[in-house]
Amino acid sequence: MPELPEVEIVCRGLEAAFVGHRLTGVIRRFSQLRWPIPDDLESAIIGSPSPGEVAGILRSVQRRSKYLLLGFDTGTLLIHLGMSGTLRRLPADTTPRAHDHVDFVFGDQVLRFNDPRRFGAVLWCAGGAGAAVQDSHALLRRLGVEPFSDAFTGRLMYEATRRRKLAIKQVLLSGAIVVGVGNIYASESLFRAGIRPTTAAGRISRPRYERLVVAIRQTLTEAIAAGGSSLRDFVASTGESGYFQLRCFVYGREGEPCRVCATPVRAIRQQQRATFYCPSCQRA
DNA sequence: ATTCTGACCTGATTGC
DNA sequence: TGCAATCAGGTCAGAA
Repeated sequence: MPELPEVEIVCRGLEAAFVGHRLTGVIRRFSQLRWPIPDDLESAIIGSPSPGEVAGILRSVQRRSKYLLLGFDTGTLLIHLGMSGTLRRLPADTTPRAHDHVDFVFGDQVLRFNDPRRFGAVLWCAGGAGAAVQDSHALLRRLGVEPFSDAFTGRLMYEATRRRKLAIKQVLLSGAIVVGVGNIYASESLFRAGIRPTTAAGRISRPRYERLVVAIRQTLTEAIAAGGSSLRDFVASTGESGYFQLRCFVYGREGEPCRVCATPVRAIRQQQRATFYCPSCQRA
């Protein structure tokens, strides 16, 4: 399952493979994901073209947080991969396998959504293209800033967390201030910034937030460069396995020596999620 | 308003 | 070997 770097890689893959291509059909095999996949998605996307008009061209692919936004003339297809979702590009006659819930057919190619755990989502947002969706859709409206945007600054983190008692790790995961920092990269970023994950967000100084912002951007950038993935079953939209494990400083390394100071890495749980840190490098 | 808990699911791994 | 418990990269809805 994908964190932001994986979704970013998928986004780029989709753009390269499908933008400018014409969607010719939608095959929905199973609709019970986090929310039901809408009925008649196919006619919603293709619309009712006048004779001779070419309809269903994919115009754009964007990412907002971990949502993929596929722009058509008629509206925006919103895809979230949840914990276990994958998108693959396959020849249209490829026999579907378990958990292949929906196909987006583009002529002789198909974009196939597979999601065993079904935490993912496929939704349709009619009308307003591009930016309008981001302001109007309930799922996107209240998201924090993008980590690579100019709006993501130490000052923002500092001001948004005054009087907050929640642990910084949980603030990062919540996505209310900045999006796209998932469970692995939250631990990794906090390590790089030398901040203990349990520290109350409101007690962290502005200079330390400046460091954290740099650390988050570095961590995500490196993960994207590494091919984006840390997950076992991630498959890029081109079809080849995107499996690539970014070398983690702390995540998944309980008891192993810190790569900086050799102190054993510690594992704890915060709101039922695993957190890893170095008790020596991250003292507060 | 903020924080916490439960819920949604399958599949891989761990432990008895 | 078999079976149950635990855990997994997300995030929403509703309760405290």
